[in-house]
Amino acid sequence: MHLHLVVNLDATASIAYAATMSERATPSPEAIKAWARLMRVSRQLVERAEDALKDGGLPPLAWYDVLHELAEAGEGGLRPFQLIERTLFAQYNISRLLARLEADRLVEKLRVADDGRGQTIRITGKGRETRRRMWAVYGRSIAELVGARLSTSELDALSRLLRRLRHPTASD
Amino acid sequence: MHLHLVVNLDATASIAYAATMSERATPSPEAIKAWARLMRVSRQLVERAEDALKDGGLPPLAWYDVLHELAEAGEGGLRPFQLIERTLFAQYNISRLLARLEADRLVEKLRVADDGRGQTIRITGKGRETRRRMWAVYGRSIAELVGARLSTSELDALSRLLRRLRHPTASD
DNA sequence: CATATGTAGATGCAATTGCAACTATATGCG
DNA sequence: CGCATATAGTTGCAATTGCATCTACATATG
Repeated sequence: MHLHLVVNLDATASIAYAATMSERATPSPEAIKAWARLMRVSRQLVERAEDALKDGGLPPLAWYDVLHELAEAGEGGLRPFQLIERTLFAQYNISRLLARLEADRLVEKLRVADDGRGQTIRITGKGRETRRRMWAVYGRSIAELVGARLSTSELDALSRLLRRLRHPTASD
Repeated sequence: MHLHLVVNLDATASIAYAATMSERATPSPEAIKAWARLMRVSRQLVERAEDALKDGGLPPLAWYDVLHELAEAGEGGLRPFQLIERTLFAQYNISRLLARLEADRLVEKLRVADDGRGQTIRITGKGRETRRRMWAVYGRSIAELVGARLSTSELDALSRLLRRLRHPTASD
């Protein structure tokens, strides 16, 4: 992954910070720093994980996300719109990603009885196998990049803080 | 922004976690959760910020990052490779982004005397103005999305945790 | 039933990204 | 100097993304 939208501190912002948060448009220096770190770190980590998969001759992270959801869903499969809710991919992105996954026989599309517009996506055996191989690499990346750098309680603290930044979606 | 590589918990990972971190490839449940949150939240936030810029008829975040670095650099400008170090963009991405910025007269390319291969990029007046207008929107996004959701000390705590996940680069 | 509106998903096209190769200048070294 | 290698930056081409639109089916309402 080589798209990096990295942000940096705005020099002027730290000069005069006085008013309370709710009344101002300019963020506090602390907010800017946290934002900048979040942007930079998340991109570095994604890139590292993507590189690891690439080095292993495996598909990109996006494929893992979809295969993971479908594996969890089991034989019943999921509707594309449910994948959109869970993964936050854009609609057209899911549409095309599923087409690629189907072309690789990692998923199959099934007509759904009670809604003529829809389809159900089900992971195949090959898809499960691919997901397993991806997890071997991806999981190692997570262990190295995050698990090895913070203690369990620090990881919990980080999760709690990030949770507060989350925006509600249909799935979580 | 509509590319979302969202990760989710691996169901099997939480079943039997016993060995110590250093010996295993499978990450702890806490590491997986922190990773998943980081991926999900960072993408949501980027998307929100990008949407805000789009709604304001402004260029994407990537432009801000480059304009910001160039504005900080002042009249001396920066070499493209310095921008790469600071922003973490891929080399070919910077090359083309600068071409677009130059086409919009937001930056100018200057031949550099002591290295015939290189060039120096300098922000123009129009570039500074565009950066200012972008910051009005972008800064508000940061204030709303991050500044308004965590206290100053929580923001500091978040920054410190994220710092530990950072990977060394030429610039930081 | 007929029309209007909403939802599920696909797709044409332009822009961007990623990869790999390429040009051009610089530097190290015999 | 002359060649090998490294660095700075660009570019052709394929793949992916984003936008806008489009088709098809579903649901609501008179």
